[in-house]
Amino acid sequence: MKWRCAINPIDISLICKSLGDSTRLQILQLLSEGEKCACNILEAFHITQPTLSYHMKNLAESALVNVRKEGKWSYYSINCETLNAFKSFFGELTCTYNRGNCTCD
Amino acid sequence: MKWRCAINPIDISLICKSLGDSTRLQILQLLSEGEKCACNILEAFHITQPTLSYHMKNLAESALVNVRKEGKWSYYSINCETLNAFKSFFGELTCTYNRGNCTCD
DNA sequence: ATATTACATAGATAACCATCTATATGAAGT
DNA sequence: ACTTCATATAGATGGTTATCTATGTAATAT
Repeated sequence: MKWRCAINPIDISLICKSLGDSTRLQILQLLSEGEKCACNILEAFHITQPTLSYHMKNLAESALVNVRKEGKWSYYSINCETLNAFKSFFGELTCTYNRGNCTCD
Repeated sequence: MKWRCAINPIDISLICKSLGDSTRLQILQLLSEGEKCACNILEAFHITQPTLSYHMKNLAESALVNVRKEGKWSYYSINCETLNAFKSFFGELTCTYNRGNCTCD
């Protein structure tokens, strides 16, 4: 299935900025296994709980992850729509080999 | 063709950081048309020449673009290998729907 | 009611980033 | 040689970011 790219470069760059931190990228990679609660994510990294909270807020704000609250736990999962839009944006980016000629002067 | 992901999250996050600036992402989008010289790229944005130089250096350092010097001109193009590695990394990221159960306490 | 557990917020800080102006470098043209 | 043009570098600056400690909040358990 071919996706139509409904998302603009500004939005995509916001997602990239979010994933430009290696901790957040690795969190996303972890969530690729499925939904996880915050304290289980925390165990996988050498950061404090407030720092994780900060990162999860960032990921949620860039719509990369969904949050589900249940009692005292917060569950996080990848937002498929955003991930797919992100993939489709780059799917449309290709490297072409034509030689450019400079029109300066 | 399925790609084997030979690149780690740290490298990918460096690429993301580079594309986390909307100017740089749009430059990449422009280069998707093919190779361009610096001064032609400059015309497409409302930034000064030193700022463009800074961005191109950043993109080159994260191996997202190739540089080719010819006389007084610098030609830039997308680095296919990096772009493909980047795509393949996210290709392996999927959103799964299983409910996590929290193992804290 | 009190304690515990999970998570969020506030405030501080040091490092980093995008941008500018001014200047340097280096190639090509006269 | 001198000028012009394309690009790079230096230095300054204001804004942003990732991280911490300390504290708050809200749910559950005793």
